[in-house]
Amino acid sequence: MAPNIDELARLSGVSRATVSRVINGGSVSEKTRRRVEHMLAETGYRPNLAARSLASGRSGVVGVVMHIDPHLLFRDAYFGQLLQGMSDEFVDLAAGMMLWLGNRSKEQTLDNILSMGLVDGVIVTAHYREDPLVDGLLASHLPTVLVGHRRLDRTASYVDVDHVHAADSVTSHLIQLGRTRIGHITGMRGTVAAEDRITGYRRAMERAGLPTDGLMVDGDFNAPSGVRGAEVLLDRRCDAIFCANDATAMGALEAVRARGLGVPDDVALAGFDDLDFAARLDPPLTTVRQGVREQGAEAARTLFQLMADRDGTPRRVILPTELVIRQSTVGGVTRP
Amino acid sequence: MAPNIDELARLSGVSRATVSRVINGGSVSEKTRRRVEHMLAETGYRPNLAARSLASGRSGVVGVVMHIDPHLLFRDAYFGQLLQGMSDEFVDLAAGMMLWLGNRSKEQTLDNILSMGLVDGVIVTAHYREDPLVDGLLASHLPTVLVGHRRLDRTASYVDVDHVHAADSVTSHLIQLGRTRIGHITGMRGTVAAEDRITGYRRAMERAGLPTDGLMVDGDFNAPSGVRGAEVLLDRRCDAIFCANDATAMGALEAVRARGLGVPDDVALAGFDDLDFAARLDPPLTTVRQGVREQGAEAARTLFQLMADRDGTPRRVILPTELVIRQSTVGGVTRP
DNA sequence: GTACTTTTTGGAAGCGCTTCCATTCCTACG
DNA sequence: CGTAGGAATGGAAGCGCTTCCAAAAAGTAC
Repeated sequence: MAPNIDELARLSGVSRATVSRVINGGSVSEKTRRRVEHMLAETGYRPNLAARSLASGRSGVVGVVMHIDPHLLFRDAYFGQLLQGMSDEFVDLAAGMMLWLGNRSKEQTLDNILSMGLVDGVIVTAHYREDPLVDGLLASHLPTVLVGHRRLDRTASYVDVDHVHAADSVTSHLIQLGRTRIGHITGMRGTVAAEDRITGYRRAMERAGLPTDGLMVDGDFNAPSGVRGAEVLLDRRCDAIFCANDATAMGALEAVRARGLGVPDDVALAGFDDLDFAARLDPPLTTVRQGVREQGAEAARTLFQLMADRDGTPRRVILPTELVIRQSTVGGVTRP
Repeated sequence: MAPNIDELARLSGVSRATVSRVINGGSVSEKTRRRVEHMLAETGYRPNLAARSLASGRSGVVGVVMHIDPHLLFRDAYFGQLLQGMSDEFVDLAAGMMLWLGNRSKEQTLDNILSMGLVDGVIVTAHYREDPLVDGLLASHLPTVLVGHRRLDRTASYVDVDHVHAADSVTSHLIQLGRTRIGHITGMRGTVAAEDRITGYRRAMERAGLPTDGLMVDGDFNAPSGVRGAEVLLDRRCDAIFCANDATAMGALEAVRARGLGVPDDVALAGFDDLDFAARLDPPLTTVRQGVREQGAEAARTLFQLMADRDGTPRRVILPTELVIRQSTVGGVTRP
């Protein structure tokens, strides 16, 4: 059905090698190139990926690895946005995108990716401080870009934001509002994002001479942990809560309301991510905008730079964040 | 670095053909099989995907196509959940999963998928009534399963829910509450889900002898369209609004509140999907639960049935939905 | 033990492409 | 006009695997 390269060579009156050169940008005379390209268009010929990959060792296919507990993945739009940002860029750069989610063990996933030998490079989410999958990918010959990074990834290529700084700024915002008992519901402990945001929170609190004892509750980046965390913090008479992400803040909001307390009058609330729904909560949520889709796109671009220049120095990109102040901290309209 | 099949044949003292048979389940004596399998485990050998795909014409890789306007994709968790459901099943069945999102034209995507010739089968979201991508996939030799279906897909394999029935039941619920001016904010017109839900809404209304004139506003499955739609419907003094999905309902809720009206006292609100956040709105949202993740998993299973039995009859699966009644329609606690 | 069938095995072709190497074709210069 | 040197081209090997076919081995029945 689909024509192969020999068929095309025959039709163009050249050898198979020449057709291959035209396709892959080898040196071909202008006249021949035109003739072959015309035939290429005519027949709609597309090289067979498997054959090309086998012969050349590269496929044009890139891999995306989001090895996240199914319980945390795709509960909100975060990972979808990330994926979409990557896809936006890959469309012009790659022949295709393979996706691995966290359905098996990290070791199995790693083995699967490497042994299959199909992808030319990978983007992997690196959230946990210990991660054999990330370690294995970095140790392999495969060009790898991390979304997020650990301390030990200083020599790897990655795209991330400055969680410490961002958390500091949102905490400082709460402090400036005159709140003094500011609690924090953390993200999943063990992840860099969670730990770094804790660091930022602590730093801001200490700088202001405010206590944090008993004001930190462990969460897991999900709404239910926000509910539970807020219940604890409300018992401890917090007047503000910084939640590790928007989903957690959504849960916290629910808990605050359940006690008949007002936001922000009784308790100010802040999140992290600025996903779509943050602005639609009641009241709209103060949060930190990290352009998730842009992070994905940047990771894709970085991967292709790396693939083009394999011995180049690692690329490290820290994208900016922005404190978005809404009514969950600065009041404004409260409901009747 | 990675051993190849010849190396393995040498180590096991058999021919390359025999190793291949062991791997692919050909007929091999028990003794030989054991010996080779031992060596397989020993070396951690994995066949090269490209070579295998080239030689056999199948790769074990499946494709997932979600060719959706970036504006609609991944705004909420719907598509992520769908993806995850598929991934859950593929993990045991497939060697990998390729993903195409809606970044280029449908024709280009189709061409890309077919010409690459790598995947053994595809799952494609079929939402629009006209869809050259779906048509092209169905016309190809590639085993294809749709998530959703059009009238003309009666001979294709698909997984879907009964939108008409579900919309009818949620509308009937509103009617039973004694509401009489029940509006509907539609989904993206031209999609089967939107049109079928309209049909269900109309059917329930007509059966109850209630008018629908001027009570339908076009939306697009997103929150902003919910805001706009609700504003129109409130002007027309609706006392209930059935929204085409939860995201739309979230927007509608915002608009209702902005007018200082109470939910459900002044306006009852219902959605569709039952994504995580629906239960966390204030008040919690009455909606239709369609197990999105389960739909993805079912599509994956269906695809593999189809691939195993290529000439078999098409498989059509209609999964059940469930009306989930919460306080956005039945009152209960209202806020002070 | 022989003759025959069935199972197991190895040899070899070939999947469609890239790429090395040798050959041919130009062009330019002595 | 002859020839060196570079560009363009074709031939052929080979990427790592599956699978057809034929040969070898192992059963089975007499």
